[in-house]
Amino acid sequence: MSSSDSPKRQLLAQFAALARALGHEHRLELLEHLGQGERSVEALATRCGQPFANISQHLQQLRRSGLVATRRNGKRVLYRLTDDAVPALLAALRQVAERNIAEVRHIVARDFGARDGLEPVSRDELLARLREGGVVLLDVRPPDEYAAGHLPGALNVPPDRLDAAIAALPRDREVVAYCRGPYCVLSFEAVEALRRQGFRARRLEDGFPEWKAAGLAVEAA
Amino acid sequence: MSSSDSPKRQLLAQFAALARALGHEHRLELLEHLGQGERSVEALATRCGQPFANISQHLQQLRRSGLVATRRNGKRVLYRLTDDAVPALLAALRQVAERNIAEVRHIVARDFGARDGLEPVSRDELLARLREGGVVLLDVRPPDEYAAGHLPGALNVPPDRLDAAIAALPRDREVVAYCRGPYCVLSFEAVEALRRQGFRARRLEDGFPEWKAAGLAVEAA
DNA sequence: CCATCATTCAATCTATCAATTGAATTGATG
DNA sequence: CATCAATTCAATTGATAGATTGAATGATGG
Repeated sequence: MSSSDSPKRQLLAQFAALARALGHEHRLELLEHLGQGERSVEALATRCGQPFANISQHLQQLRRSGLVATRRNGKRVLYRLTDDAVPALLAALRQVAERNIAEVRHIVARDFGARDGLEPVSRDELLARLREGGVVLLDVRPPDEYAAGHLPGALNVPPDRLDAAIAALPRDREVVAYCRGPYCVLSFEAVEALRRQGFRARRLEDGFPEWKAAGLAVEAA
Repeated sequence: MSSSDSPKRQLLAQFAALARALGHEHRLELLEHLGQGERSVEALATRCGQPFANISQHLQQLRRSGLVATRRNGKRVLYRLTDDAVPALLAALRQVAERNIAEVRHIVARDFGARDGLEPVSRDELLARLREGGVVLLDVRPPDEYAAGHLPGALNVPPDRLDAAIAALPRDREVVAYCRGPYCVLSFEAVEALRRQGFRARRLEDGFPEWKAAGLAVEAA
């Protein structure tokens, strides 16, 4: 009775299929990496520490679900997100999880608990501070991700070279570090290291993909 | 190497589990119904046309995922959404699906193609028109859903009683119909029926849950 | 305190999905 | 056109999730 009509059922089935495509750790990780920009299968497989064939399958599942698309460039096939609604969907997923799953709150509090302590800088605030000058902006992602796009004027200082780079930083300016996104620990570690060395350091509250998704300027190469 | 740290993995696993909880037709349907307000297991099972035990299991899965919560009222256990971020997540899912899955676009065009033809009224426009007066507002959901909460001043006219009710409607005023949400066909059918009878009729672009989620006034019982 | 009823649990079967392996295909480059 | 590297396909295995049934739970209301 009432409203069990077929087209609605079909739509629900499609939505469910889309949700299932998000329902795997590796695929979420892939989507997070792709949020940074285009990536080859090789790059993704290496980053996830999984065999190529395995990652390839997950990527195809994502493609069948309409979440990612591909293009060929030379020998490589490059995958990208199809749409900036995809990061928004992932953000919605994160928000619901953070607010309603006790275990997630627990993990965030335990491992990202420094969050509040490290006084995250919002995008708007960072923009204002950059206009004023007096801020050193640090991109603490690996060099290839930096090369594929980064915030204007950011210095690339991967975590393993942070100690060496610290010496060269001016001590009279505040340092703002950013990395991949809200759950990437790279910028946490960088800020902690910088503070131990006596710097005034804070972290951008979210990462590069969110900056790009907000339509703000990006510098490449 | 790089950033495969354990807490991030744990979070991704949690997010994936949450996504899987959305990955079933019945559960999405349940969430949609719960978007209207609290419901007993019995009411949900009847609406979905599924055995109680089956629905109960799905509901418990949703509860374990943190998407719904329960309270007891007399003999009934009432389920509700835990958080208004949940409808937002569902909306994000819909948006990605509508924009990127060819089959979804196809279904929407075929079965909800009348959408544009029926000139949907936005919430803001409806608010303005209601203030002016001169609009008859029709809630075409089943009576129990209407009873649990409806737009202020709306008349409840379930689809099966529409033909009888049409006679009583004033012909000099425009009629706006609404139902459960963007993919509920009830209001489409109502508007078509009204137009066949010579009424000026349009539909609210989304449904009751969205109205409520927007924090607008709701009338109960 | 007991009978009743809505809901949940437990156990089973079936179907579907993920990971793995090795082979096949594709396209670029000499 | 041949070769090589990158990617994809295909087939197998093991694991996991959904539906169904019948019984158990636990709160209510007399």
